[in-house]
Formats: sequence, structure tokens, C-alpha cells
Amino acid sequence: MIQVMLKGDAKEFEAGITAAEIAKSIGAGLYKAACACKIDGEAADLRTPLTKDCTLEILTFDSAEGKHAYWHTTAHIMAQAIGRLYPGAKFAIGPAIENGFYYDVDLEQTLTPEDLVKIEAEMKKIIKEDLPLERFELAPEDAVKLMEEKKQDYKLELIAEHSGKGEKISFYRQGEYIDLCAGPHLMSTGHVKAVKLTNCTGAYWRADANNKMLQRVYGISFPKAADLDAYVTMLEEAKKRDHRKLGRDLELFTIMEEGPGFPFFLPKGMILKNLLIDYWREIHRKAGYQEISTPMMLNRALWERSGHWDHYKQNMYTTVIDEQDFAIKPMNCPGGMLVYKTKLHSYRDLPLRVGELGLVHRHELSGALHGLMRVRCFTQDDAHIFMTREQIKDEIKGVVNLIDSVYKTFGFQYHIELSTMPEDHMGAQEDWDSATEALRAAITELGYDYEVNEGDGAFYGPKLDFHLTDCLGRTWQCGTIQLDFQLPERFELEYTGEDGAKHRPIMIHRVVFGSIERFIGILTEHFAGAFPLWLSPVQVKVLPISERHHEYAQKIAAELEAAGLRVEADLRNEKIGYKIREAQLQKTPYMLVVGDKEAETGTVSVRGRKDGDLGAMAVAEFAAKAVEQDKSRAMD
RNA sequence: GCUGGUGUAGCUCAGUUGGUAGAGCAGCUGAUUUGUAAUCAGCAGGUCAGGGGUUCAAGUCCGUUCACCAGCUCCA
Repeated sequence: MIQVMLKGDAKEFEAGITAAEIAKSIGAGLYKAACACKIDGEAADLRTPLTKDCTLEILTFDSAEGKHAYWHTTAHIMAQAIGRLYPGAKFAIGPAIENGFYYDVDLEQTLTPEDLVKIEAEMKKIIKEDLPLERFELAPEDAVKLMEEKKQDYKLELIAEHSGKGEKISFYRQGEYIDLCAGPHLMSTGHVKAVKLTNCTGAYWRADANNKMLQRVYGISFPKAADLDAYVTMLEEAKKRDHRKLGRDLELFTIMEEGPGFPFFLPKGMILKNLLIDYWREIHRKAGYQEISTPMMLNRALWERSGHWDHYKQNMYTTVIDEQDFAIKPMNCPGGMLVYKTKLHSYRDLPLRVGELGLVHRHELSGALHGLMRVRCFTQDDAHIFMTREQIKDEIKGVVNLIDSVYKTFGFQYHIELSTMPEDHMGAQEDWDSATEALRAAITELGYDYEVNEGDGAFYGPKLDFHLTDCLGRTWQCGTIQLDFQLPERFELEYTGEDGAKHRPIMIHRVVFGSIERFIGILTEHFAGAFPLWLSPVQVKVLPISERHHEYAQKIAAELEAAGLRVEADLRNEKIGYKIREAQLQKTPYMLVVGDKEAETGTVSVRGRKDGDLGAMAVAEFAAKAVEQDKSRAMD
């Protein structure tokens, strides 16, 4: 008998039992979904007989690791299919990703969507053949021999990297196909049920633009056809919510060829933008912030002093005026530094919280542009906090709480990531260490979990990033809190301490929305354009039945407008159904139908965009309810 | 920036093997005066993204510039 640890429970089994049999014994449902396993933390074959005490993890499709095994196996099946159809194919890497998998291949010919259909058909054959996936290990020199035989140049490069450790190299075989791979994998190709190749594009070998560009084929697979259908439906839903489409349909913004990456805000989008700004000003005033505005363009000397000229010049819009170099600001901080220096500061002034809604310009690569999500000019809801060392932790906590309250207002979940010192950085290691520690301590004390991104900090300091999750489960980095020991140094910022001596303040850079433009993009997709009442550009539409009700409609519109609501009356010569359809497509929160009945009784028939006909109501009653909903910034 | 794809009316799209443009919606005009997701008819709307080339003839073929879309960031 041997002892096997399963999810922390020790269980007795007869020696020689396989992982697959154990999986089966603890539930047929689980067995069906079992993708692969790990023995003592190492990827292993489900068919491996267990001969001694060990820890066994059964990976099922409902876990991230199980999905990875499932998708990674499908990647192998795809590679096998490509190998059959295109004998000269050289394979690079083929990992599982968040949604599905890809494989990078080096092929003579360029793959087209029709080719993907062929590959998919070949994959289905391989699945039907139900080929077992078998793991085997080779000494580095034998691994090289095998891959040389198969003319797999990229695999040879990968082996060269791993053989330095002197360890054996693991391979997986299925039928005639052999791949260098750590696993884990499904037992056989037949376990893959529904598969779809979704895309193919170029990708650089090792993500380096100096290397050869390979062809990357993306796909996804599921244990049930219904799951694949649901995934396809989800993609369609995401497409319907695309803020670029909704932005046009709802007349929020546009981007024109004349200004790639520079969005134009249309009247309705401007209402939304201003509402966000109003909200931002309100909460920042309450949180003890002052507001400033610094120039859009400043001279080279300033950017050299801040370090941007050296570290960021390729991304800056620069120009020569009166024989002097100028740059349009890519960030607001240097201007903020100058404002700090306009007067002497006492320790009594600190912490000094100074906000700025600054329009910054950054020359992003043309291929990186994407609607409002990635633009070349955007409004940062920036603020700089100047403080003493003792105040760091409390100030960070204050910002974290501010960000938390804002995201809650929109109903977003979020998680925090901590980014540490990058290779290209300024300043001493000790400063970096203490700054990183301050960030860590603040969120830990507030009870947050966080992920660490090693080496992903800004060149002047470590940072906390806030990633929010929208209703389709996608994450977006929005808020960030960056500690900075460098700029106060560079700009020689000072304050007079209690002791009468000069001291250097420490600084926080932080944003809550990140970019107001981008936040609008995220909100648009999150709400599918049906913004909560308080953010709707048009909150109420008054829809008269016929021309003789126009006067009454206009009277109501005026009353509601006086109550502070954003109202439009649709006085066009159209049938009520037509007007409702249009208001509905514009996602107008409330439609007020008015005809003879309403005019006689001084009421409105209320229709909600989600709930439909809500019945008649006195005008004043509707106004009071709507105003309350607006003021409270209710979600709906 | 790189790889691939796309670019026809405000929007969504047709346009055969090259023979110089069409629909629906939106817009305008008229009729209709309408009760909870599209009333009918008429009119107008295009240097086919921009230069260039091949051809008797280019929306269509070639090359180029620009813009947009997907990916290049999850690494055996």
C-alpha cells in the first residue's frame, strides 16, 4: 500500500495504481474532466503507475492548470496537423494562453483563413485517431540529435538554453509527432472535443522585433461543443460592446484620419467626459486636494532636468521655436515640480496634494493605437502629493481608499499589482527598497492581496497598479500610485522642517481613472452603452404621440430641465413606435410618452430602457425620483 | 514600427472574367396625426482613401503613401 496526498488528504492505495484510476475512483465526473496530473509538483502522465508515497494533483478543465494542459495539448494537435499538411514546417513555441493557445511556426507560405479551415479538419482527424500522448526524457545530446534529425532549428535553440543545467530534456510523442515540452498533457488526443482556430498573424521569434517574424496560429478548445458555442457567443457580445462602434452609434466621439490617435469628443461624449470630471473634482476637493493647470508645452531644459529627454524622447512631440527646443508634455509632473518651487514650503504644509487634469501627448507606435483605449493624447487625472517620509504610508493608504471608492461607484471589481525596480532606472538601491517597502506595507495593512511584477516599475520609482475587471471579465489597468524619490532630488524640492533646517520632500504620482478617455472606453464597453442615469448624456426623452401634444411635451421637458435633468423632446412627425425604437437604441434611461390621457391628467407614461412600460406618473413625482437617482449616482 | 488583412454614400454592405457605380438605413421634401422597438412616396447624396503606373478602357490589375482592423505583452 502507498499513501497518496490528494488535496491535503492522505489516502491509501495499492501500489501500482495509476493516476487515472485514482481520478476515476474519486468521481466519474471528475474523471471525465481530468486533463492531466502532477506528481510531487512535476507534470506527469495520468497513466503513470504510482509505486511510492507521493502527492498527486488531478488537473481538471475547471482549473486554470487543467485548462492549460487541455489547450496546450490542442496546440500539439494543431502542430501535428500543420506538420502533416506542410512537411517543411519548423515549430517554435506553442503555449496555452488566457483564452486558448497558439503555436508559432516558420512556413514557406503565408497561411490564409482557408488554410485554417484545412488545418482544423486535419486536427479533427487526429482527434478521431485518439493518439496517446507519451512522455519521455532524453539526455541533452540525444535531444539535440533528435531535433537535428527533424530539422527543428528553433527547438535546438531552446534545447541549447536548457541543456546548460545538465538536466534531461522532456518530450511528448503522439503518433508521428514529437515535441520538446514540459507538459502536462491529456492522455490522448481524443479527449479534445470542440476545437476552433480563431486567427493567424505574424509574431516575432522570442518577441524580439530584430528576429524573424513567424506565423502565429491561435485557437481554442473545449470539452463540450456547447462551451465552444458559449465562447463564440461571448466574443460576439464583446464585439457588440466595442466602444468604437458604440462611440459612433451614440455620438460620443470620433477619430479621424486627420488626427490618428487624437480623439474628437462630440457633444454627447463631452457631457460624459465633463460628468466624470465633475465627479473627480468633487471627491478630490473632499479628500483635500488642490487643483492646478500647467502648460502643454515646455522647453528642453525642463525635460532634461526631469529625465524625460533622455528616457522618453522618442515618444515626445518636439519642435524648435525661436531656436529653442520645446516638447509637448507627455506627463504633468515636471510642471507640477515647478509649481511646488514657486514658494517656500513649511513642514506644516505637508502633505501637499496637488491635482491636475492634464492633457498629455505621447507618440505611440501607429500599430498600437486602439479607439480610446490607446491614444496619442489623453487627459490624465493626475495628482502629486508632496510629503515627509513619516507620511508616506498614510498618504498611500489615502489614495488606495480614494481609488477604491471611485471604482465602487462604477461597480468595478479590481486587483492590485506591485511593480518593482526596472533595469533602466535612476536612483540608489536603498531608496528603491524603502519605497517598495512603503507601498507593500500600506496595502498589506489595508488587507489587500497583490501580485508582484518584477522589474516593471517606472524609471523613477516603484508603483502599485490597479486593474479593474469589466462585466465580460476583461481586466484594464487604470489607477496607479507611483512613489518617487528622484524628481524631488532632480528639482531640488525643499521644505523647512520643525528644526528650521531644509529637508527634501518625497513625492507620490497617482491617477485614479488613469486616462479619462480610456476610462470612457471601458465604461462604454462595461455598460454596453447603457450608462447609469447619472452618466447618460440624455437622461429623459419626451415622446409626444402626435403634433397636438407638442406643447405639453415641451412644457414637461422644460420642467424636468429646470429640475436639473438632461432632457430632449422628440417633436418629429413620426409614430410613437418609431420614436421609442430610436430612444431605445440610444439607450436613453427614461422615455416619457405623452398623449391626450397624460395632457388631461398632468401625468407622463414612463418607459424604462430595461423594464419597458412602467405606467403613468405625475410629472413632479417622476422628476423627484429621477433627480434622486441622478444625485445619488445610483448604478441604475 | 513589423507581419497579414481591409479601405465603395453619414452608417452597414453589393459591385461577376477590367467596359467609368448600386441597395437598405440615416438625411431632405410631401402625404399621414399616429399609444410603447421601424407609415408610405419622392428627392438628393460618390474625385470608389490619396498620388502614380499598366491598358483603347481601372472601383476591379501593379506599385506607392495614408488610415483602419487583428496580432506582435501571457514563452519549451
